[in-house]
Amino acid sequence: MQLDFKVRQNPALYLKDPESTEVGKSIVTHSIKMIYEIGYEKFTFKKVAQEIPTTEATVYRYFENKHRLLIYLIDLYWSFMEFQVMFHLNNVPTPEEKIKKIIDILVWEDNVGQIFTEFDQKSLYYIAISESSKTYLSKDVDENNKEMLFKPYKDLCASIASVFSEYNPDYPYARSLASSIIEISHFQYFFMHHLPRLCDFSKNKNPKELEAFLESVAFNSLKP
Amino acid sequence: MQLDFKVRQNPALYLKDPESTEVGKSIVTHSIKMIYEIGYEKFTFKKVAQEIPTTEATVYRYFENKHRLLIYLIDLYWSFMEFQVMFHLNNVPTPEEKIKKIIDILVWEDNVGQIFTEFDQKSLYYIAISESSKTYLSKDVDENNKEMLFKPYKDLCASIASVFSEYNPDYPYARSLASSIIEISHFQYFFMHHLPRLCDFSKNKNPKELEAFLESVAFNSLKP
DNA sequence: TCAACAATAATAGTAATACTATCAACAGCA
DNA sequence: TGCTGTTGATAGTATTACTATTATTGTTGA
Repeated sequence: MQLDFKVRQNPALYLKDPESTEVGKSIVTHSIKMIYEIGYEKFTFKKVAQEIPTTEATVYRYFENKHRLLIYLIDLYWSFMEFQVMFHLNNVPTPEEKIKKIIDILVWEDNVGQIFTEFDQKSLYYIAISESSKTYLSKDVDENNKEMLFKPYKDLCASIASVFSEYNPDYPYARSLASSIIEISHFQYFFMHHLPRLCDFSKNKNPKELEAFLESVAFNSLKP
Repeated sequence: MQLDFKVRQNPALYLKDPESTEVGKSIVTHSIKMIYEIGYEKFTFKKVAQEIPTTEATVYRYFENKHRLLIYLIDLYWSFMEFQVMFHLNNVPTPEEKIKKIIDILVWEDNVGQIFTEFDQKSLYYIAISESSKTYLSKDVDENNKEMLFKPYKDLCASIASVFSEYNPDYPYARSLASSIIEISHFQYFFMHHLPRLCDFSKNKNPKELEAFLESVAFNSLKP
């Protein structure tokens, strides 16, 4: 049996639904590939268009600008993450095991995923690490937030926070701890590979060590 | 008595030392003011030049590009933070009190600082929150890192980590915890004001609550 | 079957951005 | 006085981020 992942994205993210046509889907998959390769700053609509190939104007018909496209991709990531959390927490009996599983999902390893997606999951994971904070670290945050563009992130955060509260109902910072664990997982992974002196995992570059750190932060904070 | 803060910045950050001339100093202070107001994305050399007023080419004589200028400003921030940590930890007897003091410094409140700077400290703090991660979240990280452009951040991180190790010499993640505390302090402050559902402090927007969260994460993690 | 119409893509622009290259002024020194 | 070197001003260029217009295709009803 094959599990397919598909999300209904916020229509405010696009001008024309990229899922509705082949070109649209191409724009999404090629953008992921290209931002992964050259980074968000050097990524342009003209370059993806040439890669597909189609025209710049066609890309503009689907997405208002490259920032919206980035939010579209990152929302795809958050939704995919929440899907995975939902899927893997099924039948997990204790909140302790759930938390361990969540952390395992948050930190990428070359594990064979059972879930099929049209996009490359590893590329999207790396994009999320390097570019996700750029979606909200802009002067348009409040405006974007009103349009609910960050809902998938909030939903994932709420899901994780609810497991924290299940583990310890009296813990007062469940949501802050959830967003912190998510963000730490990203930038510690980045530090591990690029700025080793800012972390303690650069000797072995083993994601398992990062997971151990995240578990220690989570469980020590939550301990009643 | 007045305490003046001045740093010797990494010469790789500039083409001509902005501290050496009045125009140079103007570029720095006006850039801080302007990035605070309109954000890094909308900030251009032409705009600062008009504000000062001088010419675009003059700004380019001091800084290679706006990314280097941003690193210059953020390094100023990290150095200033470390200076404050050094200064305020003087004569603090226990590592526990030191950690509390560090967290107090990391989270901004409208406290009157005793240290004089040419730049506006509050603006620089807000820039650090929104823009600091953009200095390293780029495809040039490794190259920039080789040039030691992130040394001030690493130094601050090391200083904080050493206090953690003083508190508990057996704790294996001192540096990761230090960088995590720094980053958490930034984005939780940001969430508090812009994405309230991602944290637990938005009701009162009281920095003291954020400090309490940071203390709980730090001390629970470090507990022997 | 085919004209009318709408939807989509392709072409050709424009304004702003991120730089570069050249030129002019003047300051210090022999 | 004239040489030199540094600073700042002027004027450019390539790229980016978008817009407006034109061409093409596909669909529908007489």
